[in-house]
Amino acid sequence: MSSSEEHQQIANRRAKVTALRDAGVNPYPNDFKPETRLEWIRREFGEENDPDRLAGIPVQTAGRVMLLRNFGKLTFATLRDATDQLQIAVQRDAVGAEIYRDLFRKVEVGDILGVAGTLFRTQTGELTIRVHTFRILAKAVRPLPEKWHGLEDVETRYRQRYLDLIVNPEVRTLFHTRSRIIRLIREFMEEKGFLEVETPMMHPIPGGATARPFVTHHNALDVDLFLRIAPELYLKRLIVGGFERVFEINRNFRNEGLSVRHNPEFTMMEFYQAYTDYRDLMGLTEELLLHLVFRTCGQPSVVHQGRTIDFTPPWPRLTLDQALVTHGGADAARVGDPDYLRDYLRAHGATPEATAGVGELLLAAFETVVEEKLIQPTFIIDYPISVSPLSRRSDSNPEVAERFELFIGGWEIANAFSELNDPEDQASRFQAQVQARQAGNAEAMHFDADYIRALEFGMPPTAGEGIGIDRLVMLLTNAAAIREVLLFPQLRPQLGPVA
RNA sequence: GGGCCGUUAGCUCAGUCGGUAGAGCAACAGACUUUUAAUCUGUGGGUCGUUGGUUCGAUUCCAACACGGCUCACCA
Repeated sequence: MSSSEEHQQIANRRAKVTALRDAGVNPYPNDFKPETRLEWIRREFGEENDPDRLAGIPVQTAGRVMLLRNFGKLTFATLRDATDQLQIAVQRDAVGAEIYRDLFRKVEVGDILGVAGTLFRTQTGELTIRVHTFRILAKAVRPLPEKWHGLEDVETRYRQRYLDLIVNPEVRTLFHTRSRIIRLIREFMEEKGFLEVETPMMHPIPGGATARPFVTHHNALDVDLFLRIAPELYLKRLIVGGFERVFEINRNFRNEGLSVRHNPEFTMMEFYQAYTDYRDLMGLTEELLLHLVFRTCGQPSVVHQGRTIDFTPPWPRLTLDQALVTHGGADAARVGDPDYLRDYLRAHGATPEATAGVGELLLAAFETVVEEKLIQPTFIIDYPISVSPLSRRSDSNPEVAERFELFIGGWEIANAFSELNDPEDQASRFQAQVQARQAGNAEAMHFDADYIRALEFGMPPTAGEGIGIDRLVMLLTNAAAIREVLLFPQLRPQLGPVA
């Protein structure tokens, strides 16, 4: 882009950069070292009122200029770093008339500035750095969005997240909270004796979930690889290997639609614990989420989108059938009848799949009618085997899996089950998936022969769970869209030159 | 992918029942040594998302397209 085409404000700022260079001043030096952060200055001296003591405190710090208030021979500015913001005062007579006129006039809102000076309080009592010397550390050649309203345009906020972070403090806070939630989960899991592991993101056979994968290609091996849709089968290989308690917090990739609750890459925690079953995991899940809510909100409940959600355990545990009857008004005597379920689905505006069996119909009815009504934390248990190809059969009912899903705020937050460790049963379940795949179900699983071989060496009885971290963060930060809790949510790439 | 809505100055937004546009902040010139959304005076800045159509004339009406938002479908 030539300078004649650039916008006036950018051209003005570029001219200042050129002027600095012509005067022998590097607009992008890297030899200035801040010695304190702004938070420390405020913490140490925020209550200090003795002017002589403050004047004796030398500080050297740096940050971005967020506001400038110029009074001719005196300029106030608001400086912000990662920790806090603080006012600085630059007086002509303190820095020297020439410096003030030739150099400080080049400082604009958005620039990164290093300052050294002492502290004082203004007439209104605000703690302020009296600048003795300053360095421009990085000239900004683009103007920041407006200081009152910040940046509102959601597309720009997501595409240029750096701008969103500079001007919208609540966005910075949200991502601090997200980081804290994930840290708390790690600490919790480690205290429970779980080992954090990393398993492949590129899978020769996509597995561990029913979803369409992304495909990529490895040139040297000349093989197609799939971005993982779930780490499940690898984590269970580690249980076979003897780790007994493992967890992984990482990305999954699913080649499906985007929505307020779906991003093609999203963060899951999966964990597997030997010698437990799905009932044990319900207790663990209650304990973990209550802990997170307490530590982030200071109480056992959160307000999400105007609704109060109470995490105090125990949470209701309903079978899929019961949920459909209690929350969906279905006829208790007929929820096992496929014809009834088809009618029920049609009555609620859904089109039942022609090939769907009882299990699929039951699940579809639940997802269509009940799911969005489960605002308070609720465990739904006893899923049909046909929709649970990796779950252990219930000993009392071989058509039902030892499985639960956790719903909060109308969203699925977690999915867990007692793991199927019978290699023969697992092989026949894979076969059923392969047949569904051949019948046209693009989301059905592949046959993973190495996974069967691993089970043939013996996997201890184990239960495993996946928790959707992004949705959990949404609940705890009152976010309405998953894009708000992802630093760089997926958008359609912009065509053409960058403006 | 379908439906609905949106796109005007760097930012936040008005507006034109069709006669090529305004405000605040930001910018530029100037005044000002205690402001904190500083204030005051003056000035400049727009292919009104893109491309077509209708029209004497389109930023405005119509269509297609692009991007975004909500929503439905699919999924977690």
